Amino acid sequence: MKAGIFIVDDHYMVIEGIRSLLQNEKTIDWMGHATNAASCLAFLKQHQPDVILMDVNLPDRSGTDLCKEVRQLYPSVLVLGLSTFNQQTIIQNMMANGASGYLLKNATKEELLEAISEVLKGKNYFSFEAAVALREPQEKHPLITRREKEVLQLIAEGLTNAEISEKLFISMPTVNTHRKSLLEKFEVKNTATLIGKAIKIGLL
Amino acid sequence: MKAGIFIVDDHYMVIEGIRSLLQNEKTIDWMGHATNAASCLAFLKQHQPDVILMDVNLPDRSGTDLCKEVRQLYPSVLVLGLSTFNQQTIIQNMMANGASGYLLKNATKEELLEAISEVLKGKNYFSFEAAVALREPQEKHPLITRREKEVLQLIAEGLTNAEISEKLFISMPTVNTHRKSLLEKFEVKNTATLIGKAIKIGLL
DNA sequence: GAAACAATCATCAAAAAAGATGATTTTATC
DNA sequence: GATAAAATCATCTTTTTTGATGATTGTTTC
Repeated sequence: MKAGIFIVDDHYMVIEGIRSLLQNEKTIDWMGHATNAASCLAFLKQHQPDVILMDVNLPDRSGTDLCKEVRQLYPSVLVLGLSTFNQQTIIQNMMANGASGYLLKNATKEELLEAISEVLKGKNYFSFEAAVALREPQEKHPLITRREKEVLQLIAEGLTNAEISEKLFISMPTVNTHRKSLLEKFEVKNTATLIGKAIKIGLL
Repeated sequence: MKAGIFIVDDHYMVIEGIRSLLQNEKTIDWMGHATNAASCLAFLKQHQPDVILMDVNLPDRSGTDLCKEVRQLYPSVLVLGLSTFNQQTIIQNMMANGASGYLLKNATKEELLEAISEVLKGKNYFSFEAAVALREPQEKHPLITRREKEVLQLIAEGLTNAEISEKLFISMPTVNTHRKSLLEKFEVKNTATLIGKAIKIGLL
């Protein structure tokens, strides 16, 4: 029984690399590739591979989004995240969206085959580096609310509390409250570090 | 006359992809690969390829650095930058360090072959997207002084003017002057956007 | 050696942000 | 339907930043 493999990645060289690595494997049935989320979804309407190798950075939408949708529409299709970077937040998002594991693009053929085989057994698989990243104490993502995020974005755009209050149709004291809870949640003491941290975390 | 090609990239899948793309080309002599700068330099002591495909993100040092060194030590060896991103600053750095062109990793086989052939003719070659990025008006780097940069960094760390003045052994009004000239040079009107822009430009 | 710039300081005023406390009304969540 | 959390507003004070103007002392650069 061969495992049907499909790959979504916007880098032709990576697709070609994986195809080349897997082409003579008897256990692998190469089903094709897509270079964006849309054509991946189009393909899935016709065929269901066993495992999709999915780049987390796609041109038309994020890999995490696509992962979520694929898993909802086709629960039998497993997803292996694929990326250049091992950022724990991205990995966590992928896992939260139903991925079965995470591979870095410097993976060897052996690693690739092992990942596929583990995943097919229902297990999770992580590249060594990805596993390390997951173990690292995570830069805590302050849990901010929808409104706080709006305010944060406007602060980053350089608006003052007065301007923000106008834009969001709320009073200035309210803006101030949000602003202060942002400072608190980010554990910073002024706007400068707030913006810095927000950017670092990827919220801006 | 075959063209000797060598590749430096820390992603095994990309190496394999390029190898697979080029392996049946009669004009190409695949000389091997390295996954980091050190082993690339070690290889060059023994053999000189005609063209090196060089990833700009290497684990041990930056591709731009390596490019510079290779071009100085072996002027006959041409370098083609290779990357996932088309950031014009990186492209410009590579070119300034003697690269002959810049390819994105979503390049097709045809593009790859054309790039190699153009470069061997002594021309420069850029991926379409890279060329577009180069044409874009570059975000102007405000020219800030040594002192201003110090102040900027301390602001980003969250220090107030009073704290900065203490740390740099200057008076508060002076810190203020620097701060204001920073706002002016960055063409922003408050700290929030100052930090944002500084990070975006890569100054922080 | 003149001109341009960097770095320093001063003073005064206005605007904005940050800190402290408390309270009401929606909206989720169990 | 109770509880918790989010979003809203209020008042008041202190600290910090931003703005406006001007001036002195070095250091480069032409």
